[in-house]
Amino acid sequence: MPVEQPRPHRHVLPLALSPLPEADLAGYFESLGNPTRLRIVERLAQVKEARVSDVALLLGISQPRMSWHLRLLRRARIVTTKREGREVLCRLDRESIAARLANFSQLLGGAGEPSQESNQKPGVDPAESSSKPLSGPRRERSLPEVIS
Amino acid sequence: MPVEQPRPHRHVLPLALSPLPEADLAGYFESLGNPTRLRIVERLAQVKEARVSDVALLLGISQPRMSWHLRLLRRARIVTTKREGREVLCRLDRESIAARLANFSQLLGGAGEPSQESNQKPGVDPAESSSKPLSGPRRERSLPEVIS
DNA sequence: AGGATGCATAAGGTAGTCTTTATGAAACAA
DNA sequence: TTGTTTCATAAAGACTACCTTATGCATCCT
Repeated sequence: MPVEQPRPHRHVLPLALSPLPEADLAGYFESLGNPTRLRIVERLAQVKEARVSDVALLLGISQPRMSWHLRLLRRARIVTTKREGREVLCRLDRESIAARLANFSQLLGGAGEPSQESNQKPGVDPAESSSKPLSGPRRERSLPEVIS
Repeated sequence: MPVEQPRPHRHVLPLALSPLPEADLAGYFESLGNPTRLRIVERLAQVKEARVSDVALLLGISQPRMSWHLRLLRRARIVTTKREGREVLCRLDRESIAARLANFSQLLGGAGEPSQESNQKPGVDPAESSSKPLSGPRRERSLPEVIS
């Protein structure tokens, strides 16, 4: 019987920012899974670089709120920031974004359409996998080329 | 001063399942932004089709918990389910997934890296890069081809 | 120096996610 | 029919994401 794990409610780190490990795809998607943050990303995709307060003003959000979301986006390596005097400029980390999407692509590339290969019987597969429960080694799939 | 909107806490629909509009990229990413759900997706990517209880057993999660996450994945059009007698088989909706990722790719394709090469095929008229700061005219970008 | 600007952080509250236990409902088997 | 299997749903609780207001802390300007 499965042990179900103690009680790892969601995941730790409420807002303590450790750079978010490379393999944390869920954390990456979680960061993108918020309308406000997605609008920030959308804006940064248009202008390449922008001041924090400019984005906040444009999107009509308060400054602490902007700072909050920017913090999460930074932790997920979706945006990078750079101080410029008393201002802070932020831009998309397109390289990291592409890398994560490539990871996701690799995850999806399991056995989507196995042609006509009759796989295991419906009687479940006890130790079928030799598997890589997560963060699989390497499968060399086609990269997405999502960014221009 | 910006009005900041009343108080739309997060977004409506706690778990009432309406198929989640096509344009809701944030909802899509939010569905992927959970370790348990991502493991379900990973598993379904490997086997193409699987019984609900089999996936739950394999991942070591309780049956109601599996049902909960499956509900969200279904709402986000990430998996589809099909009754087979008293069992329920689920599989990835790879088409929908690709479509969402294409949307995201398009969102990213704003004006990030002007790309020094500027390879314009002869016969194509430029006059295209008039930097539209907001809600730009969605230019067609290359689709990701993330799934095999 | 004093003040203004730009951003980060603290404190507090509300509402939502995610979990387990318990129950309901439908398809099979006897 | 009764019982078993398979999944969905309800109820309740723990915990956190997210927002606003208020404050702190540099950095510029005069």
